[in-house]
Amino acid sequence: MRLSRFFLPILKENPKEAEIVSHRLMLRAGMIRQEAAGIYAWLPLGFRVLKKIEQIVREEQDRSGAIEVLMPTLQLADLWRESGRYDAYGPEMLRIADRHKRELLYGPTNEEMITEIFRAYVKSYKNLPLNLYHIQWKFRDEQRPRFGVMRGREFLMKDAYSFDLNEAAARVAYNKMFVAYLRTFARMGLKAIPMRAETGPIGGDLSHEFIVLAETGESGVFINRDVLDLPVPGEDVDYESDLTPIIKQWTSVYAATEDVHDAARFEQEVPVDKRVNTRGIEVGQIFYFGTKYSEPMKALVAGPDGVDVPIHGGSYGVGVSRLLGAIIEACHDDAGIKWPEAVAPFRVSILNLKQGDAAVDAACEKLYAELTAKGVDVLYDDTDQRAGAKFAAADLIGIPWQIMIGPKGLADGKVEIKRRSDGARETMSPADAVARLVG
RNA sequence: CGGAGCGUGGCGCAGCCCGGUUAGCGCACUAGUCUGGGAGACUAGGGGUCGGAGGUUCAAAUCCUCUCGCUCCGACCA
Repeated sequence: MRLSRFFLPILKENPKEAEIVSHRLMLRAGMIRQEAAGIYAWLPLGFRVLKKIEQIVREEQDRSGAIEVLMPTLQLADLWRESGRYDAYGPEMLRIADRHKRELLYGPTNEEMITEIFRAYVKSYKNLPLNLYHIQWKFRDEQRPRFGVMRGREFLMKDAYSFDLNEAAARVAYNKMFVAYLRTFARMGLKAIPMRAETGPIGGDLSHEFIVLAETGESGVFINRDVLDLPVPGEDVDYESDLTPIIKQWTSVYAATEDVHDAARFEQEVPVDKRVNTRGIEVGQIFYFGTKYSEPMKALVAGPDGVDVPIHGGSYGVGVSRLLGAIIEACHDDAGIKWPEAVAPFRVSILNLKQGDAAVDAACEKLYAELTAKGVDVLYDDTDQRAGAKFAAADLIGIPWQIMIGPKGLADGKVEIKRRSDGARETMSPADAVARLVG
């Protein structure tokens, strides 16, 4: 992509409404545009990152055996009356009427709808286990949206729903999601720690929140430092095997949000030098809720003995749009964003340091063509700004690799590459740069 | 939902208390010149009617009323 042909409205100054760094950087880097309180338009740079994150979430859900569907954003109120949540949910739910005065709502979550779909088709234990997920926009009319996409009213969420014959089977499903989440967040360059959590309005008796440590987070957390060094299961993890050893390893080290924090246990179990009390951003939550929805909504399957029983369910959410903010909170410096490669909007940026200089232009074009031909996502800064402005913009938008091409280096046949994450620079020939940055 | 505050060119702000020339500054934008390795300089330009409605007044960005939107602190949530 040529920057001169791209749409990247960078702001030089800090927008006054943005208090926390991720919100500020997303606005300055031209990633999002606020349209209303807690409602954002995704501009090209932000949209690219959103898609990358979404894809990682999708791949790990698929790997774990979950199956993707897509449910609508609007739901019938009557469906929610079946579960009793239409009245229970309160003003956070956006209620709408259509032209026939039929009551609708913009879905804040999808337990009811997925249960309705499930019960329409599945009648036998032989079709279990089943885990269906979708990645869809949600709306929760927060009393106080803030922090940009971290606490928006409209947000993109991956929500999965598992269906099993009994509690033991449901816990197997729960464990699969637990492991999938460990992998999902690790792939994005995050350390997300599973913490025992309250179950909230969705209900149930087993739940973990996955929390990224950050000073600006909304949740207070208490952890044993050791949890930061636990190994994340690899790509080859066998989801059909018994995953309980992994779960045990992760849940036996103390980690809890302040809501469920047990000070006595914390002090008893965790040595003083390993106690950490900090804040974090919740990026995912998993629940086992048993028959909470299947009983009132009559989602029954016949067991081996021919008797109909309500299925045991769980739900598993990942805040996809929130993750943008969480990643930036974790990966930035004074100059701007430092995208982990897995979610970066582009892998490489080429900075033409003297636009209009025939030799420099030619070298840039050649490198741009070669990298593009080899499948590397490149943003080529071919604007006629001065070098300093290009450096600043490149650092701000945080593309992992910068290739700087100017008359000085080119006189020796060299270009400079800079790694955004640590600022490391190297000078090399264009051919070596290509070899270095492919793959 | 309690408390505080803000809406003035695309962005950041001044002006408002103490109404009174053509509403000002920085950035951005347009044209040009000189430049060219960390947000370059100069010259010349364009763009706002002050969130909206109503009122007071000879006169309103400025005072009053209502209204809409947004932000921050707190209690609540992927």
